[in-house]
Amino acid sequence: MTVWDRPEPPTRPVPLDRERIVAAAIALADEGGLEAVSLRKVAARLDAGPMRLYGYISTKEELFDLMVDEVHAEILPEEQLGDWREVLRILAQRTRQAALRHEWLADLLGGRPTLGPNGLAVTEAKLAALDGLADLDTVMRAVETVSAYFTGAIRREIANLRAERATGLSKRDWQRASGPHVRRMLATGRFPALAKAVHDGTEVDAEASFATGLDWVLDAVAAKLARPPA
Amino acid sequence: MTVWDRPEPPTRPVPLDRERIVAAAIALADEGGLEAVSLRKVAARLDAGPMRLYGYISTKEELFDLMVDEVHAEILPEEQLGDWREVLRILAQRTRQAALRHEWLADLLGGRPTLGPNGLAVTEAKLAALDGLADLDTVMRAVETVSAYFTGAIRREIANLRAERATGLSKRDWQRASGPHVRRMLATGRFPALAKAVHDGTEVDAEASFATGLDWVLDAVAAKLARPPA
DNA sequence: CTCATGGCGATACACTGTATTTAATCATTA
DNA sequence: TAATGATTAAATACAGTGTATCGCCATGAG
Repeated sequence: MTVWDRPEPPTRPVPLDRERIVAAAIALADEGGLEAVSLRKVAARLDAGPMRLYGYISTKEELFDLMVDEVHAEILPEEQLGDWREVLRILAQRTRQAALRHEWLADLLGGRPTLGPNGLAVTEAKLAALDGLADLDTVMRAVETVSAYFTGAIRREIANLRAERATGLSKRDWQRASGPHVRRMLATGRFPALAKAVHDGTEVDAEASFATGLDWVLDAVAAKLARPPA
Repeated sequence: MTVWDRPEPPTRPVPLDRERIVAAAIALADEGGLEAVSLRKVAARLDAGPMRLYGYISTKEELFDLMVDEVHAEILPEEQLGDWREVLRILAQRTRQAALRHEWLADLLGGRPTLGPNGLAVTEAKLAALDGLADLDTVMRAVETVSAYFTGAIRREIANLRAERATGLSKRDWQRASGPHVRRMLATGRFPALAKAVHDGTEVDAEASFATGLDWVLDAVAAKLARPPA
């Protein structure tokens, strides 16, 4: 028995913490989507048995919550922002950018209340930006309306992106309804307005379209802030 | 061997079709949420083996698509609607009502393009309502902005509803942050605006809040329709 | 050195979506 | 009518999942 034959000393278990677990889960999700995140795989990436994770999280859902909160740390900008409109716009756009980096975020966005420290910090930033500009009800409605918009818009954008990717169609072809199923549907003549839209539609830039819709919603909010409800 | 001992003649397999399968899946989801929908359980409800379903659907995701499209049939109203604003408002509200009847819809909404016949019919109705009121780009932006809003708003409403249900807290208590975790967070003093909002906030009616935000967004759309972009 | 304790890995269970293989039934032809 | 071929359902199988439970082993205290 030479040194080389001697078995390695039993590797002391690497100390774990939520941060490392969440980081591993996010890495997995970035690579293979949410469905690629299994407790076994997360644990394996940390050289641990699956059951070890239960010392730090109590369920897989909880892990998802932690992942979402972690991404909210990326969303919150470091530097101070300007007026309420800039705050809401930047936060919306940073959320979108985060979802483009972590597509799985689109699957989770809006799926449950974000009560982690970073999620709360983002909410705090929004509320603080509007503080005093109107009565609390109006402020809440403003924040929630803008959030609802960008949640929905981001989800749709990612959904379309995946559909294009899956069918291998370019965005232009997709909008032209080259998919056989959609083409057949349009050919029935039951959807004239849609058919016209598909036929005449020009290529749309997802980012610009997101920004435009966001501006509209912000315009609406601005109008209500100026004239709070009776 | 008497008559009673004689085994029942082998029950002819009940003919299946997508409709029955989708109906069974929806029933399961209505009772126990999306996670209660398994191909085995759907099949069992139809007195069939799991593999039989694969003659009618090719994957579970596809079943989900069919379920969403089926609900869109409920969303589309029978009677003719009025002007564009009423069309968009009613469709948004009917989507919300459908999600309250079928909470699992919130999990799927916006998750992938809705290309089934009923989903397309709903889109057609929206586009038709705005047809000719502005250039195609503006019309598309209008439809997508309103859809993004109500998708996000519905998801949040259902998410909050589930959170209340899970914690057993009334909406009021929830908003008062009776949850020990949130209470602790607010006590840190790092979220003053949020703390104030939670403290001063009055009970909100989800339906009214949805309607208000929707009206704001529709106001924004109206402004853009009046003045199409240069 | 001995013993207790607590964390960790291994094992186990019920279940999932789906591929494949086998059995049964039906239609068709001789 | 008998036999054969084609279609359809069922059974089995597989790899994987979240999570409960159990038993071991290393570390700390006495």
